[in-house]
Amino acid sequence: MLSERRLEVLRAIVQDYVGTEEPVGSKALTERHRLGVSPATVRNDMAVLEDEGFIHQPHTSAGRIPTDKGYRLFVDRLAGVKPLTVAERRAIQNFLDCAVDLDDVVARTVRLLAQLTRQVAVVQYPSLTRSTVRHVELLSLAPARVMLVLITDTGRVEQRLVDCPAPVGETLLADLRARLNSRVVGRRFSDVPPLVQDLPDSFEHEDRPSVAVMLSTLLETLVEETEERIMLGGTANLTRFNHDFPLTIRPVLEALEEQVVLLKLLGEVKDAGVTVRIGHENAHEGLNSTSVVAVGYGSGDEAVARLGVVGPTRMDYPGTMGAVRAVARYVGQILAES
Amino acid sequence: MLSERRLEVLRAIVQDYVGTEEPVGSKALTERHRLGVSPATVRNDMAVLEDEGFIHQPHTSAGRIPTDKGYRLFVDRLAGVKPLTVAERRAIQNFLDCAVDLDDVVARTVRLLAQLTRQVAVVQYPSLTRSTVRHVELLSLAPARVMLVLITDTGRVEQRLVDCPAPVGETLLADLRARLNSRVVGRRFSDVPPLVQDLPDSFEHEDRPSVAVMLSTLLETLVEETEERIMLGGTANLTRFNHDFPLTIRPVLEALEEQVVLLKLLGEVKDAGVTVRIGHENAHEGLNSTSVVAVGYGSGDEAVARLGVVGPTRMDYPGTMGAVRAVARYVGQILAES
DNA sequence: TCTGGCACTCGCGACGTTTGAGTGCCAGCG
DNA sequence: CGCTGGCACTCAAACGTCGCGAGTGCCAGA
Repeated sequence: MLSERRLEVLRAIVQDYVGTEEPVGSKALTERHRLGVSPATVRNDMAVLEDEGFIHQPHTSAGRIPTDKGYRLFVDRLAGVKPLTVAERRAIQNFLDCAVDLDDVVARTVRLLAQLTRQVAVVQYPSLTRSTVRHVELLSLAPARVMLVLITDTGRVEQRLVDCPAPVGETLLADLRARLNSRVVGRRFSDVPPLVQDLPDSFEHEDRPSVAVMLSTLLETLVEETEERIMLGGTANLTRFNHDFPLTIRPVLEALEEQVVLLKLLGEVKDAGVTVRIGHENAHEGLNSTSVVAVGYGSGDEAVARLGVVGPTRMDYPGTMGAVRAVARYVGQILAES
Repeated sequence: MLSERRLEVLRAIVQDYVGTEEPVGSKALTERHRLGVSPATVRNDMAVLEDEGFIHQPHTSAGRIPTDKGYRLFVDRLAGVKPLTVAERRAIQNFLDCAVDLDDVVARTVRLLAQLTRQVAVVQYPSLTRSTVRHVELLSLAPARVMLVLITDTGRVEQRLVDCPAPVGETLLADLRARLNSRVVGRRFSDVPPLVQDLPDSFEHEDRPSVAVMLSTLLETLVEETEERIMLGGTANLTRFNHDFPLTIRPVLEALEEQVVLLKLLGEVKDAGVTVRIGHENAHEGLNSTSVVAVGYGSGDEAVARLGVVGPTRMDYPGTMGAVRAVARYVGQILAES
């Protein structure tokens, strides 16, 4: 459908536009790229590209800018993923190696991504549903009050207060703790419920209500708290573009403040490879003029969470994709180690 | 120094400017406020106020706007704290009562403050230094690997991995756990170090190195992790003012991304009452055109952390102060209950 | 001490002009 | 048939001009 050269012209337009942030004309194109043809020819090609909907001119007598569809073609067929330099890789590793706990890993990852891509970074905490249980702890705080602590293999800790219908002794707690752990440690969250269903039955009649309450709190934590957490950073980078789309900043900021929106955003990420969603491909209205570059990461071969960046559709896709992919790999390594 | 009427004029200027976001002239003032004098008189008063540095005109033949000094006078002597309506109070309570854990409380508080004041909200997690220990837990993950979990009275949980020089058995762990808790539970963090210093001595010689490592990790967590956490929200509200100071948004966003800056900001808050820092009173350059309204909150009579909002110097001080104070009170209540 | 009057200032928006980058089209050439 | 140079055309942005009007400072008089 589109000749090789026309694709080349599109690539040149995208690259120039991303670099200069200004509509690019035929003359400038031939000067900055060795296309081997004259401006007139390029103009013809541009006319075709515009008919096909890949580029668009803001007004007559102005240069062309790529449309969402144009970027899509660019990302899918014209651009690779630009690997990071050795120095950058080393910087990533050094920076992430200093992290002391999960919170720290996530916080550092966000900063890193934001700095590297100069865009807004989004990092999802390792998901609970896909995690496995490392340990369940029961602590007696008061006669009828127990704190339940859940520790995941990814280092995440959730705690809940449980008010029991009757006082629970240390022996009961120790008993329950032991049985619970022997059944659920190493299991995925989703597998836990059936494994503990019959637990109350093996206890003294008088203790069963308390045990049941504790168990249901645990299940609640597993299921309900599947609610994912997300960390955001680099929002100041949005202002780099506000001379271009100043009105657009607010909806973007608003969208980014909604955990739900962010989760949906990352939820649409494919499991393998870097996912790019461009402009209107994003369901949320406020993000119609932004692109999302995201990827899953995990301690093993399977993704336990996602991370990515949000930036204007006019972004350096190869570089951004490279940075996102590289950071995800290192984070995965770090998680696997701890 | 300043006559009663001149103060009244200043108050009127501040109120009008906050309302209209436009420089206010003498005529408009006399029309909107019943000052009982003519515009000419107001002009004279304005001239004096300007000489004293309380107001300032952007350019000749424009109205006046308050200076930082003017806002300061307004806050200190002319404005009270506007209490919230009953409906607002009820909304706060309802919203906060739904919180399930500490993270949730803080997250909800941030959203609440941001919505209520329509500004950027900042909430500090209950401080560790002022907290007391509720429980210390030691979990064996591998023969020579232990997870240390620290639970505070404010519900905050910190965990650390400890690699011991030698394998540690369950008995040892149970022993240490028991002794540790009997000594430190209920103590303030700052009081803990001397209480555990001699603990290794009471263990078998071969176990002492491991015990020492675990203890030092605990102390590290107590001291080093005094590093406070902060949650931010409502940054989209910044854009409400970008037609006024568009260039100023970026430094503000940048400043808000720096945990260190935020901590300093909240660190300067007095222990009692709502603190207001106006414009250049803020040390950080990026925040020179913003005001910070903050207050301490806590479960008892003593503040364990702070919360507040950041907004343009041109803000509704009485209303903001009222909202901040009210939210702090409710959060304190919630914390005391859990 | 306050007031009304008056001349002055100056930012702002409206309007007209110019400029130039960029386009579409066409005739000619390989 | 595809590429090229030439040419007329378009139109946003930049610039200059100008009148409006809100707002001021000052002054004489009550």
